Amino acid sequence: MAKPPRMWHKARWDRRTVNHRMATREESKEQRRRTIVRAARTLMQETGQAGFSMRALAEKAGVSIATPYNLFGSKQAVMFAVLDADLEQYQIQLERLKADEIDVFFKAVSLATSMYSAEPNFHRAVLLAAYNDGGTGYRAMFGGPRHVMWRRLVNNAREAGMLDSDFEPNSFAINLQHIFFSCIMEWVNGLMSLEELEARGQYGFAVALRGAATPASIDRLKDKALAMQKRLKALHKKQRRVEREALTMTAPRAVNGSK
Amino acid sequence: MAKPPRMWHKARWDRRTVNHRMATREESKEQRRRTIVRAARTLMQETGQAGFSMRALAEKAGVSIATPYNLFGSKQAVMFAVLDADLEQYQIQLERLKADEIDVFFKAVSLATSMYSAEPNFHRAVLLAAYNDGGTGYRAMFGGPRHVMWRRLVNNAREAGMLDSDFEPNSFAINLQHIFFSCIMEWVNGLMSLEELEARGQYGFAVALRGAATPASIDRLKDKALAMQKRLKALHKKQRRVEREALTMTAPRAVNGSK
DNA sequence: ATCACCTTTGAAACATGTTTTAATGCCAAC
DNA sequence: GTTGGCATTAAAACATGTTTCAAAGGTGAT
Repeated sequence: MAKPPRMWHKARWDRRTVNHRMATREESKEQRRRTIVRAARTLMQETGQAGFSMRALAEKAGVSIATPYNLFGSKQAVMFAVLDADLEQYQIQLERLKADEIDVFFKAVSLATSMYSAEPNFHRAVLLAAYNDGGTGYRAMFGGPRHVMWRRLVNNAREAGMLDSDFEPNSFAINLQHIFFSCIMEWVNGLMSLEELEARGQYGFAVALRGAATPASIDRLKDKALAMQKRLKALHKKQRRVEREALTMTAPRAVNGSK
Repeated sequence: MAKPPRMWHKARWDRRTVNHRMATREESKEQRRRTIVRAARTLMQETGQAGFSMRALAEKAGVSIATPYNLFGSKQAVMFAVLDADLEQYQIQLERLKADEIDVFFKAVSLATSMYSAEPNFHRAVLLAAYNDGGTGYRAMFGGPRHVMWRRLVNNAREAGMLDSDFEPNSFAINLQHIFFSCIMEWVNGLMSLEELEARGQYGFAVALRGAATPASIDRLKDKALAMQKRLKALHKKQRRVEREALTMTAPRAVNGSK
């Protein structure tokens, strides 16, 4: 559908007349991009996915509707620019956490859910727009800096003797990303609560890690998995109770989960 | 967005005048639904996702464009009707396969990929339309008959002593679904080949199963995981070679993965 | 200062999912 | 068989992502 966007990320300065300052051409473009991303963020926060249209974004940013298309290429690309800013924050915070090579995986899940919890509607909407609409999103999810991050964590655990060194970090990291991504998508789509997202992500991680565990880590990983399993069971019991009450108290509602 | 569709699946015959034949009202509705699903399938096969519009579907099925909306509620719901027909076929074929309680997981992956391989464009398009557009799809993926199927397989393995009985089938099955679903979505979105989908799905299953393995299964699961890891490595090497050749032979292409 | 080039702009157009409306047709109960 | 109600239809309308195009504005090299 979308025409390939201009490759604005690739700095190309073949010209030899670059010595005293950056080209203001690219500079002001970058400026405008930031303006649009900032506008996109606040618009998302204010209106959520429903009220977020490219026309509204253009108006909010004070530019023509053609401009975001010139600068980003598509709505999805704008969403990714918003997400990537978040990723930096996430990684900084993750860096600061004190955790050993195994716990860091679970802390990573908790950190993500706590960030989501701070602005749930915003994150839901942005993730929905980014990943639920066209395939390019997946490349950014599994390919870019996210993959590098997870692979590093896996590698650390391996070198610390917590993971069997027969398992190589690349494939294993992708597997972890798959698990967490599906959980996030279920939350985004309203099929699980943030509590459940956290528990299910940690459960999936614990099980997968245990699949490549060494004797140094295998027991605590089973404990973690079973603890999360227990929490999930409790959450489901609670959820069923809520559903039952909702069913008896009010008129039966449509099955459709969309807002 | 979409208005809640009519709950056409719920057979409601409170009237007591039902004795000799079904109400032709519902009958012909069902008939029409089948017509539309059949038309949707062939249209998908012929044109792929690109040429598949609700207007085209209506024309192909010989009905007004309003009719699919009356009978299904949304384009996505039509796609799910197509997918559900496939699921039945899949389960029948899976049932026929001879495999022990562990191998059946890997056979299940292979069976899916081989079905996809028979009509790749069709499956890609239908999965894309079903899951990549609005949240209701996820409910069908993780909730319905698919979950029941995976849970049954997990339960079988557990009762056969292949999986630690501390792990309960429900959570574990969902975890497997998450892994496979992400892999499928990556294939659907053109980020991995069918070969890689098969290998990565089996890798993810092997690792997860090993996370809950008993001594009876733990060694073969590691072997399986490492075999898949090796295959993935080989696939990536091949892929990098292909990419390098494509890069040197042709003009540099846009990064954008979309059609 | 001037000119070539790039970018933004505004408006319109396009494609497509979805909804609405009035009219017509058909089924089932009386 | 008549009639009331539900379903289908055609057509138009709506919302929104995306593209196009000509005009206008700004920038950098000369």
